[in-house]
Amino acid sequence: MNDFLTEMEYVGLTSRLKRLSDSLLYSTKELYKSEGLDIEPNWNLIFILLQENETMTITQISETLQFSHPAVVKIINKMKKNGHVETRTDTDDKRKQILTLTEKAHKQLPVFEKYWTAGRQTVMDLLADSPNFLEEFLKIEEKVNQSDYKERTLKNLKNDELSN
Amino acid sequence: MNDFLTEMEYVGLTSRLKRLSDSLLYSTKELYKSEGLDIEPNWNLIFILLQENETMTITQISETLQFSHPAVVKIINKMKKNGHVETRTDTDDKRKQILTLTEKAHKQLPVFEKYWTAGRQTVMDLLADSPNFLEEFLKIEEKVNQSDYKERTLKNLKNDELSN
DNA sequence: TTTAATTAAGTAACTGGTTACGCAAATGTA
DNA sequence: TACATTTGCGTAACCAGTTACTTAATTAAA
Repeated sequence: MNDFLTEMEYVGLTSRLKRLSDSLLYSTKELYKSEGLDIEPNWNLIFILLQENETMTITQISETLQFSHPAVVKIINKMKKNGHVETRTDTDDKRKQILTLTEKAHKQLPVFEKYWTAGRQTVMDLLADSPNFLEEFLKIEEKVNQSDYKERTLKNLKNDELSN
Repeated sequence: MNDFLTEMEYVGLTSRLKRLSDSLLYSTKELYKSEGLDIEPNWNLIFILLQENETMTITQISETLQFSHPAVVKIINKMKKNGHVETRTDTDDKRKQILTLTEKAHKQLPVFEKYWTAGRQTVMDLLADSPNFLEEFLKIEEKVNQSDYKERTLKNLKNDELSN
């Protein structure tokens, strides 16, 4: 392959993460488009959540997915426009938007699920020769959650200065 | 931690890749901003390439990094505006833009390098408990390069249909 | 030698995220 | 009970990528 970013080892990793993440994202969009499916990447997560929980709010979803709430607002707006989600204002707390799947969504679910199952299989195939990947990826996430890139790097900088 | 995407295993992985990639990206931007450095994430890669190669074109860089060429155009335009890169048109082939680091860039490099070294150390720390990560991540990249998400998923779909 | 095909790079429009900000509703407190 | 604080969510502006298209220059082919 002879990939420059790979040769850079630790220095190239963050760009490679983005490169792979983007590649999967765009490939997924293309798949749905080419198959004429009226859905987007990530919507499967919302579908799953709203099946499991019947009703949820924007904030609940954003906390569950650990996305920012504006990100969830955008996804939900698109899903509303496509008629897969409907909202009503909570009568007890009028700030809250209660989200539910529509009739149409439930009707189309079996078709979508065929694609999501095949996609899940794809990820399994991609990980087949990387038996430790999920476990080790989780460790990285946990470390970043505990202290992020900026914090760690500033600390490293300070240590470097002290040792000079 | 109890993260929904983690619980979803294979289904949540692509979103987790994006989440981590974004987290690193924004944290890096914040670091540079808070330290008053006039650089952005990824510029280190351009600096390294232009130090190694003296001169390069947009296309050469985009092929080396495996980014789209408009992405490189954008990065280079910013670096030009900041006075770190200058361009001249190739006299032999007037379509080509020859890129070089400026005087200013060379002068500031030692400062930047302090931060990049610390950042590299951060990635090493993050990977410390994940000894197989780089190797297994590479395998995934290679597989995706060989056949992308869409292709693989379509194939899985067809197999699923056959077995019914 | 003219013409067709390819290549380099710039631009436009879009994507799925982010942070920052504002407003209205609910909650806590003096 | 009045007022300050917090919460939910919507919007705006931005960010680093992408694809699709255009134009100009070069190269290949008739």
